Amino acid sequence: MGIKGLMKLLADNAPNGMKEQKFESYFGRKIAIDASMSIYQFLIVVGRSGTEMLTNEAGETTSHLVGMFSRTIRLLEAGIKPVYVFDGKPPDLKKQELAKRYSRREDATDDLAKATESGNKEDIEKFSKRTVKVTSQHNDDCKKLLRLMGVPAVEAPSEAEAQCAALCKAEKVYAVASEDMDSLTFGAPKFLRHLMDPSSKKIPVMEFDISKVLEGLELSMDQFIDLCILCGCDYCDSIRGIGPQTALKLVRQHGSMESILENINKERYQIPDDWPYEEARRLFKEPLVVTDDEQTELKWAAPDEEGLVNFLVKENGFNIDRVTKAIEKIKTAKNKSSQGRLESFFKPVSTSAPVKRKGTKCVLVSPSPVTKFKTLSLRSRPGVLGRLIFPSLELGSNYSVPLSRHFCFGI
DNA sequence: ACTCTGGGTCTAGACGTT
DNA sequence: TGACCCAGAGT
DNA sequence: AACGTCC
Repeated sequence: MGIKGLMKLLADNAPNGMKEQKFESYFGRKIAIDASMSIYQFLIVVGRSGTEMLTNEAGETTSHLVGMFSRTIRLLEAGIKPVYVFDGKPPDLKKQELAKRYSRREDATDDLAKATESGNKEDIEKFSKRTVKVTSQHNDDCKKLLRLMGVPAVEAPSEAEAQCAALCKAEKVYAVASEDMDSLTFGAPKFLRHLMDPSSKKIPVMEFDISKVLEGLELSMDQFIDLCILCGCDYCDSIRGIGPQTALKLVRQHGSMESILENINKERYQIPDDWPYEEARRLFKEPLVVTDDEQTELKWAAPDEEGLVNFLVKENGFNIDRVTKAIEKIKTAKNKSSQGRLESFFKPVSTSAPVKRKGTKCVLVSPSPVTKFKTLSLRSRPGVLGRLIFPSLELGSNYSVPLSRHFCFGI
């Protein structure tokens, strides 16, 4: 998935379109997340050793539930309101790519069999991860878990990333969190990378702003899509000999794919036969997504405590103490953040810049750097107060700020 | 010198205890 | 799967 | 930081 070399291209050519942010600065934000991608990661890594995974009594895998449960709680505790978006039917153009993945999994399955035969532990470890596939069972399990947790899930008619971007465009969420750069190609106004990386280790959250990215590249959105197709996407081959640099140069020089195709040296650059760039372009520009309010209404409800105990403890062998504690965490987090963002809490703590607000929209052309916070103990530690404490709360049970982009942070 | 390619590598969650 | 490094080749 | 556990 993704666009080949786009990350580096943007870092080099549109650095102003991206900025480092603190995990904590997303308090009160609604964030769209590709569920299948998350599940895939969990299956690869959670509780795996060799081919062994976490399972319930029936022997069914529960790694995805463990992963999704703890991650979602972590997000809620940080005041983030996650929306998980599930994949629908992939577009036909993606069939080729999917076939490639399938055959790679087949190869890995063979390799795994060999490794098992010879008892090579490292190889078993390595190859078993490559055989991981997200099934509809996994998806259904997670949808059920989310419903019980009171966290919304959206069913994408096709690509989840496209649906995430659509939610963001419609201002139903503040941003899309993904590791997959084609979120930007789908036009997500704001895109977060490394949101889930534990702040423990290095990498900060990287926030991309598509309008600034385009500004930096000096391209229109349509041109950006053509650039991505040239770099290499899931929907069609790229042209041999054209990488990110050349792609950017060509798009800037000629302005559109049609013009590029008319003007480049066809001897040097072999255009594949039946190259469906127009359809690829359409899939990025007008992907199949749901937009009506009925299906995309996002509600964060109270957890179904009994349901969670039944599902996780009774059916899937979770430790009951862990589950009850987790439920308390959800409820606490919900109370703390139910008022939405308290902007006063997030404004820079120090000097200058009086925060402008009021007025229906305050367009933050340069989103005033949210630098310092009054407190930041989001990680609960063992003996010490494992609670979030927000001093500013005292000034305002009736100071409630509707959670949305109306107030600030518009584009 | 710059760029693309292909081959190889390594890695991928979250939490608590020590 | 991606991200990174490297060697090699083409421009 | 390294390690073991989660189910």
